[in-house]
Amino acid sequence: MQSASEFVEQRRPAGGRRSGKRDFIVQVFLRQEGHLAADELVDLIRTEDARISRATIYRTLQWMVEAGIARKVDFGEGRYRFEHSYRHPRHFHLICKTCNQSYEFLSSDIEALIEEVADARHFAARQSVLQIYGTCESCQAGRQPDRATAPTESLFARDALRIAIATERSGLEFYTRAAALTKDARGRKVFKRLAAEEKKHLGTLEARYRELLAADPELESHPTFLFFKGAANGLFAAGTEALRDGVDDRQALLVGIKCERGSHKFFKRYGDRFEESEGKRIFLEFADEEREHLDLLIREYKSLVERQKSRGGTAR
Amino acid sequence: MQSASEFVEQRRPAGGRRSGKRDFIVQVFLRQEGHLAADELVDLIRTEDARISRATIYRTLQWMVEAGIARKVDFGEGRYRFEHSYRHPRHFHLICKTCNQSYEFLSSDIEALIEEVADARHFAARQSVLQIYGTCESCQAGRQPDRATAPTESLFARDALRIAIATERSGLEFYTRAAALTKDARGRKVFKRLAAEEKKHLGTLEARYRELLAADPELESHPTFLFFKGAANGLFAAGTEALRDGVDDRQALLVGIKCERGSHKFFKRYGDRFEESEGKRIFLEFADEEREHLDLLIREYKSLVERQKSRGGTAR
DNA sequence: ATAGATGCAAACCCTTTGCACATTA
DNA sequence: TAATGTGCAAAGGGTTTGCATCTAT
Repeated sequence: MQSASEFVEQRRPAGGRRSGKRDFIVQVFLRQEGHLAADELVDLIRTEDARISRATIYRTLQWMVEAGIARKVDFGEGRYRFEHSYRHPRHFHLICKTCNQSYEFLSSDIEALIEEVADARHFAARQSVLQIYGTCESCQAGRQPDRATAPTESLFARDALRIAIATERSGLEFYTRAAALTKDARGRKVFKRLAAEEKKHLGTLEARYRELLAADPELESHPTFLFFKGAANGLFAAGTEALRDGVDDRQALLVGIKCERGSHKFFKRYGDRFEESEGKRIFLEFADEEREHLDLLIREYKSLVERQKSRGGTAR
Repeated sequence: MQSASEFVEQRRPAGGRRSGKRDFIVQVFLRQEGHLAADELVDLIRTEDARISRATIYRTLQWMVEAGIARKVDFGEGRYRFEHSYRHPRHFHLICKTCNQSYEFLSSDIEALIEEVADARHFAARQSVLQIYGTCESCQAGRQPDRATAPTESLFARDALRIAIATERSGLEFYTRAAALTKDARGRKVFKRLAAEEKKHLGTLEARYRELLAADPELESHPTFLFFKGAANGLFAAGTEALRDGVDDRQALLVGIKCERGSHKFFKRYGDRFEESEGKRIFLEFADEEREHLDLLIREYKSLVERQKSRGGTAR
């Protein structure tokens, strides 16, 4: 697991020279969780000890942004805020206009739609900003604002695991039913095999989830950070519904393909976004497994279509 | 159809008093299409004729924002821009970092997801900002940037009609097939009736679309402004697929219900967002028609479930 | 020795404000 | 005439910059 200073060293641009003050500013900045305004960082530095000029702090913030250590964000307050990117992937914001607190989230579904829109317009998207302004739960209730919880790596992993588990569960149900209802021997075998694999994955995932909770029992109480309806709530479920009155093998394979493709994409996307870490490995590992299923299903689909064709004409 | 000055009069706050300079600024501002920075408006006013102080222009911009005539937008440039809301509903932005042009779009799908996230966090959302930064098509090709086309009311209507037509087409296909395959006499009748209605709507919609194009032949060449996958690409299509191997009446009704609900919501949402206009009426009219279908389907579904129950136990 | 980092204060940009004056209901 | 709107110039905030001074390589 990468440390904060490794993270910085990795991004330190060539040709610059080291400076104690800059290092100190960076270090203080990386210790913070929220979205700091430049001024707040100045104050922090002042309380920590050092006499560092405002200009240097501004210059260092700029330096961090260029190096990819920090991101400049704009909540429409008339000044910029900065958040570091150490174990902290890009995300969207819910911004409470009452307490000025900001809450972070990610939605794979929204990101996918953003991609679609950009593609439709032939626009090369590099970065998206989504901010939802309104009133947070605590402020609506008149309570003290919750202390903002930055999405730590384990929170990120928690949500990914939840999604993975939901996906596997609904995949398992789908393949099990499909296997039971398929008449074709070969198709049945494929579905059985997939059901078995989903079951195995599910076990692994659940074990990891328990581990994660054991390491931090507070973890369950945080609100959802990572949203993904994709395979679990969507296609597998719809597919399973469709199975109630008998199944067409071709259809069932198609449903499987769609779902596996969706979840592969999901895990790949977030795996890639992670900093080097245990979590990243979990994501990519599952992305690979989904890809194997996907390939299997596609092979099987092609073979089925072939066989139907050779059996002559309108096998559908 | 409401004129620009009616639009302003409607929103003029009580208790204020009229002023020629303010009226002039507002008028110039409303003639613009893009996103003006305060400074650009100052220049515009200067070239138009008048000697109006910078302060007054700032004050008038603020006045317009408070009155709901203008919206303040922030593209992270370190200054605000302003766009008027006359026949110009809220929207999202694609912002080209190369030519600094911004392109507008709306996605009902994204808005729905934003709502879901906010609900999940018990966050009372009032306003959402979505900005996609990157490089626009022209800049990628090294061409001159396209002149930005503000989504006029007719562009908005064009896309709404396209979506409506796609929805009706896929609804028509679905209900036609469903009617052909349904064994139950009563169910068949319902599906036939719905198919007939969809066909009728489809005719109306297509006529309106032709009218719109006749009024402005350029209209077809503009890129999509309003995105909605909803019913057309999603549920009806999936439903129709599912029908290939025979149909369960209950299922078919459910698919219909989902789709009609989705498109009702879509038309309602954008109908409400429109300024008072012909377009608004089209939207709301169709929202109502979808709602009638929805009600019909729900009644039918309930009756079917009743009948199945009384026929005893596991009718599924 | 020299490119790069820092400090200080001034400059900058965009926006808001205080106050005297002009206007409108 | 009393409440609003306008102009001017100054102040405000957040941020950047010029320039002399340090300091790492």
